[in-house]
Amino acid sequence: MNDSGAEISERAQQMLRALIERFVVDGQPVGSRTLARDAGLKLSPATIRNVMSDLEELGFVASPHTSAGRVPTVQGYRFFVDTLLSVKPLDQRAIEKIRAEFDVEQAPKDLVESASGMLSAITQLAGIVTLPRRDHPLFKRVEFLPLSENRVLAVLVSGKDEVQNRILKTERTCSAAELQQASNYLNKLFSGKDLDEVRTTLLREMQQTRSDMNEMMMTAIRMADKVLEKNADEDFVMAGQTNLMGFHELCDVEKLRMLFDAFNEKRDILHLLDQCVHGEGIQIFIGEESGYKMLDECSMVTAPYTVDGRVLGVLGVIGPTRMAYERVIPIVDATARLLGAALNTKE
Amino acid sequence: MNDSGAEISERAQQMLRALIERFVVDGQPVGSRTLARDAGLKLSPATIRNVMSDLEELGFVASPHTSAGRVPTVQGYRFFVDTLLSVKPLDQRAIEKIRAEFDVEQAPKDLVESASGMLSAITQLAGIVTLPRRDHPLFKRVEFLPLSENRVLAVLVSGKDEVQNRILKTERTCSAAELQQASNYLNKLFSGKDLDEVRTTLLREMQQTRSDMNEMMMTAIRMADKVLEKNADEDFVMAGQTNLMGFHELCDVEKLRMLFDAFNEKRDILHLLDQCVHGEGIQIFIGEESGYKMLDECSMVTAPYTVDGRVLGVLGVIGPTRMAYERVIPIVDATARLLGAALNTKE
DNA sequence: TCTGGCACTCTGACTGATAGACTGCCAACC
DNA sequence: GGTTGGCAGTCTATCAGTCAGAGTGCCAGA
Repeated sequence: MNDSGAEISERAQQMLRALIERFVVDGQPVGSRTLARDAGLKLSPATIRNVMSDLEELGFVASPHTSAGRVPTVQGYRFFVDTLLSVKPLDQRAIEKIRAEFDVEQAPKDLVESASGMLSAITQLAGIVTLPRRDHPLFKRVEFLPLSENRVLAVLVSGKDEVQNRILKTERTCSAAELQQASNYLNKLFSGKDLDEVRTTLLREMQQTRSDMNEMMMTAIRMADKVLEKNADEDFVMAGQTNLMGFHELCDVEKLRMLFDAFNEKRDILHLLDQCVHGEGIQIFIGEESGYKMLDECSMVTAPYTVDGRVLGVLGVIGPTRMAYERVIPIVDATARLLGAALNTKE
Repeated sequence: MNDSGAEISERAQQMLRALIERFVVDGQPVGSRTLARDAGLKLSPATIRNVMSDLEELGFVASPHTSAGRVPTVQGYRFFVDTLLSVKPLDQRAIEKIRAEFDVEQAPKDLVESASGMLSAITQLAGIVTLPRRDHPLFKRVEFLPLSENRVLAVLVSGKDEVQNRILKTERTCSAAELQQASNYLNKLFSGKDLDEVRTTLLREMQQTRSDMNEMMMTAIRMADKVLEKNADEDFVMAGQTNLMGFHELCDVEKLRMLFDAFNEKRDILHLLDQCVHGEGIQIFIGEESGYKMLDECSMVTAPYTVDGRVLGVLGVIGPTRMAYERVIPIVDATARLLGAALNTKE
């Protein structure tokens, strides 16, 4: 694949842009006459045809059949978003509107849901947001509360005041004082330590000393496991999937089914999103670039969202390849920033 | 609508059954010759035609056009499920298989998800299960734990040891003793009382005495609200929605979109499920009977699930009107029982 | 009451024929 | 040399027409 950016004339680029912009709005192959009208250049259709022929040679456009107009290829879109696109940042009013939707009182999970809902509402595509992940959560404190004869409620506070509950059945009735003692012990020893470390330490200790506290410690370990595991197995939230049904390139029921199955299955999509975490800023997969069959006719525009410069997750939009990238990109970008900011107040 | 059960001959009933059974498998209008072969009666197509004509008169079948076979109407299906259907209970092996899927260790929410997944997997339709609701949850106890200078973790235990957490920011730093005192007070006063009652009592008291404890009490109220609200605004879990894309009567993208939008919107579906709670046992909505346009070509088979004879929720299956009712009904029935049983061990 | 037969109807698939929308190429023009 | 108008060629979409297949309704006879 030769990077033929230099070979392509200014005029040809302008035409490619016009062609894509036109194709994005109505999804029909674009002919030379239409383009002559649209492109803004004062050229006859015949000239346009010559240029289009060059663009086809370069692989930026293709024609479905002899007497249809031209359609942008994946390579065409790629060139478009990489070098032709001028994204104008969202105007302040639009940004404020999004910010207003983020209620800082909301829990992280709700913020994430707001974000995906907003992405889909504004772009009229499908919005997708991964849940924020915290790496290396810290052990803060644990508390054991007696509930009934032999049932104890364990409360584990970790990281940024993330709380986990678990009810455990004990073999004998523990007094409140006993439980207090157990939690005091654990808190004094581990408060502020890395949760993962706490977990292994406890495990080791349990093997050595067969103490009365084993039950409590075991529970603490299990809860720590749960926090850590929740971390590992990431998840995402989607909204507006049905918006995709409006695009006739996706109207085939088989394709739709594959797509929606992938949304439900989550695994493949997560894997794809994972690749976006590492990239800096906006990341775009066009058509087959994703490598997943069900996304062949789709594009994905993503941006990581950060708090304190640490990437907590990714959000973005899934739509047909012919989406209005110049409109979608600033929206995704702004939403990522604002979600990061909203999560920041949670500190 | 005349209940013409008496007017319809034994033979006609048998034919209606054969017609529906045939139509269910391939979705094509059924002609007289096919039926003559299928029905098991030794009759010529001509005779069948006469009977079909009667059935059409009665509104049980209809023909899409002159020279197509007959198709069952909603009324036809209704008669079929009400009087023609002989549901054979699920065999023990199948039941065991379902039971095995329910891990009694799972939380209620996970059990519900297993159930919907199983319903969709076994029937190859969409499975739906409402979350179990507890009515009139009791206040059990509340606990306040200091986290940092002016942050307190509140833990509310209600009903069957349902736990709610909330972090509150206090204006001044509260000592552990102070917090202990507050929770002791509330627990002594309200333990075992109806949560709703606790809530109103607290509200009243707060208006009368402007005490230092207001902040704690306010939090307790808010958490109670959350428990109660979670109760009111029920929710459901679905699985296998994409299975519905396989049926050509639903292949129209517009219809699919309406349907999936309704699944996401939840409100209408919830309203429908609500009607199933009151009915005893299996409840079936066929086609337009539901009263919702997006379900015009769908049927819904539901059963309430109970613990200790109290209805906690509803589960069921959504599929095209031409579903194999005699197969689906026992599955829904058994799953409801088993889910109830699995939840029972949670007591 | 059941059945075979016949006329009739409607669908779906196939076939041309035609209009419309393009392209590609060529010769002329600036 | 770049640009243009014109023209031939090509592909699609659409519409009417035909035909086989499937099914019904009705009638007369068993």
